[in-house]
Amino acid sequence: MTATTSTLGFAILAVLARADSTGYEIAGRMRHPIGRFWTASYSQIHTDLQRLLAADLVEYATAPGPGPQDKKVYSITAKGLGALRDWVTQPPRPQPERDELVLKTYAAWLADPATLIEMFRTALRQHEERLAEYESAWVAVEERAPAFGTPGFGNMATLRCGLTYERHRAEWCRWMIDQLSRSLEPS
Amino acid sequence: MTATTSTLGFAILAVLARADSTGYEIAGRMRHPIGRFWTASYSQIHTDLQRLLAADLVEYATAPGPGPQDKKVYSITAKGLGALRDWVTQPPRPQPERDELVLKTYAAWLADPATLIEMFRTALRQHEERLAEYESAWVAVEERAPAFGTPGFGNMATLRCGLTYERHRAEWCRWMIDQLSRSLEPS
DNA sequence: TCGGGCATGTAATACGTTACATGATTCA
DNA sequence: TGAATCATGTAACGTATTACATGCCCGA
Repeated sequence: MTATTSTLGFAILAVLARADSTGYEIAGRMRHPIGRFWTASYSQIHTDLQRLLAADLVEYATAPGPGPQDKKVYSITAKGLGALRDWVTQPPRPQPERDELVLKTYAAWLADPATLIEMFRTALRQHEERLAEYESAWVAVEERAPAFGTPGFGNMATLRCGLTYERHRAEWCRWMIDQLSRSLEPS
Repeated sequence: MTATTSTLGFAILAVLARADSTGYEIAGRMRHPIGRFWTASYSQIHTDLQRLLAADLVEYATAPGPGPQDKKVYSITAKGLGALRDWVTQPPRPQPERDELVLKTYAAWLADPATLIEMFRTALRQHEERLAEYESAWVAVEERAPAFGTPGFGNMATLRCGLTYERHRAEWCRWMIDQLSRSLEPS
């Protein structure tokens, strides 16, 4: 009868550990910046929030809000903070990887190389854009040098992951383009 | 009324484009080597195979097999091969990213650094193991230098992606361990 | 003889997305 | 006036996981 909290539940708790928020605001943070490593729609958050409420991991205060209903400002409870802390250091269980581009690559030998080059060039451009975005954010974060124990540490650490990820992706796309180009003009 | 094939459907077609297989064999390939970038259980494959059959993208020949029922050896049809070829060069639609370790990292500032170091050390070890595995496979593949137009090209290209991915992950884990260590012993 | 691999299939449940429904405020 | 943002919530659908059910053959 141990109420198991879903991963999304912990994502919500992680948001509330930083600041009290309405469901709508949580959804906003789920799009950005959390969207890079965890996604959820408002509907899903709403449902999960009810479960967290039932398990006393969050609570809310009502406030007059726009629209017909009151708005509910959620906050994390002491119990919720404890559950979140425990979860953080628990080794992540193996997740199913799903990457459409790599799956296409697996079957790429069947297709037209010139069209494939175009596809990878598009992908490369997107990764380079994101990389540039992350790199400028990195400069800003490095100056501040956020200490462990402050939310800024979480921001820096996840940004660092995004940074090396985009570098890896861009590198791979360039390699793919190079390989495919060679297959077009043999020496 | 255009029967849309799911991504898993194309994964199945990609397997059958390489060799005729039973559903059970497809499930095996879905675990390895495809499991690194696309996962599916037998149940799911079975259901999808029926849809591909209805859409004439695959066909099967019965053969006496173990167990009470005949075994069905599936193969890709000309129509299926055409659909697969078209799909390969279509730009992948943006997928939701979900990475539990990074989500934990986002909330890591709340937890105990020493325990976190342990968690990242475990992750690092796993990535290094996989990297070593991929690197030895790479040596073998580079020698053969598979040409475009052969399935070997798909193997090499996906392996290359795995290689740079594991390097990025290992690098990030080392950075995390370093950062967390600093927070333990301040100068 | 007992477990594991080969091989098929169904059913229940959980998870996630999309569409729907309501309605105030703000800004162009 | 009309779209965008803030804010709640429900319902339908589709996808994915887990458990179940059957049964042969092979090797320890």
